[in-house]
Amino acid sequence: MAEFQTSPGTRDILHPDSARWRAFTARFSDAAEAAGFHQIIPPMFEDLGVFQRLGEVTDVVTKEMYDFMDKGGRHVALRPEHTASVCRAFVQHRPTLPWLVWYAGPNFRYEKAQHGRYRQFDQVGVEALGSNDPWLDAEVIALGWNFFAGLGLRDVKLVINSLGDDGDRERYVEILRSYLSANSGDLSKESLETLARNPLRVLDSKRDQDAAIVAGAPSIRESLSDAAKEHFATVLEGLDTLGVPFTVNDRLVRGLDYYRRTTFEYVSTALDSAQNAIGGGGRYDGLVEDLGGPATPGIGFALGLDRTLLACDAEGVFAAPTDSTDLFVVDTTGGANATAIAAALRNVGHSVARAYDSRSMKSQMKQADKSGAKVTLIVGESEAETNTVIVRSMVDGTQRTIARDSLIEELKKEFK
RNA sequence: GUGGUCGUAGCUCAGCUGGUUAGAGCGUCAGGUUGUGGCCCUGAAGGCCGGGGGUUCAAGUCCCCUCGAUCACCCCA
Repeated sequence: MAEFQTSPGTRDILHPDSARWRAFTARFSDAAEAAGFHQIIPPMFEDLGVFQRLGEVTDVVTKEMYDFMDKGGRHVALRPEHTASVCRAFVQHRPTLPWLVWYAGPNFRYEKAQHGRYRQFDQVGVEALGSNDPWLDAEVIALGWNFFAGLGLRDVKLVINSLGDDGDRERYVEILRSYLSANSGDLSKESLETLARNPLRVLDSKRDQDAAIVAGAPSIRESLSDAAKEHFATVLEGLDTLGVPFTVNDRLVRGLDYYRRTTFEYVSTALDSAQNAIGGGGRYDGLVEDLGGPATPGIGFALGLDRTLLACDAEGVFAAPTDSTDLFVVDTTGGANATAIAAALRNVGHSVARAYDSRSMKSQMKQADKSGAKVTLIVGESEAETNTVIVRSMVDGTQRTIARDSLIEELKKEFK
């Protein structure tokens, strides 16, 4: 056992998984750019206050913040998500509206790790600031939906709800609080604690004991203002227009309490665990203001990279890309020839692997085979003397000897 | 943070009710005569049995603690 190992909730991503990650973010950036979003790369840590604006009763803020004092006495925190950083950046740079950004990177949450829930976890996502247009909501939601579909995922369900505007939400919380209080005798003791802290979250309880009470709870729909209702109706209409199937669930409240109006979640039905939410998002009208900026509406989503890949595993889609080495150079004369040939070929754009440490030809050939190279170039004593190279196809085993000077020209026939 | 389960070679796992030098498959490396891969054969390297303490004549096998993973709650991506 090695003396040092990765800290709890963190891990190394090695090849070929790392290649899969690269492919994943490449797919996402293509999709986001195609929809008019541009990348933002915010710092991984910020002043703790930036994240505290996410909500005083939010667990992400109160219990899970990865914060520390730096050497300058600043209280900073590793970002638990990107949205707050994006809003802070918006206030700092004041871009023209609407501001459409996408991101990809790690977030940190100090919580107990388990499969699909890590302390350092990667997300990709988009944020759109400066527009109230419900059609934008629909487009954003569809962007995530289509991305999942593009990976090959089929067992994904979109759940959507509206939390109304600020006042609506407050009013509903009170209605819910009095309902739950009236039934507190039947609630689990965990839910009683949640009730005191944040009544909305009781709706998320997964305990059997709470099921009946949660099912009978008043719906937030009756508390929505006319404006919020109309907005929500148009969002759903937009989803229909875009051909995105959805399920309205008026119990979907989500954990960050900055959400207003539209809120949604992508759930993988192929994942047989509690960590089955592979993405989520919503409107956060008000967050920019909380960070000291002008009143600015915003909507976005974040997709969990780790969890989405777990869902891909479960569905058997989006496998790691296969290795694509063009050429492998075998040299049994010491290595000088392999070094020169590999360098020359890489200079003209080939991907070239080779062996080191002067291994036997048999050993080098085995490596060539494993590298996935389509063609192996062999230089032995006689080739070195005559300034030639053997070009061997690793597919059918045919080979020919050619002049070293004509190597680059010859290979153009194999790779065009 | 709370509770349950698990922790043996790089990987996947065997090791019966505690008892001689801890095993297999895969992987790695080296060979299988005259310079060449994929199949096959042979051999080798690699494990203080997660770590610490205890019970016992004797522990990978039992007990305690600890670390880690995992499952549920919680939370959320």
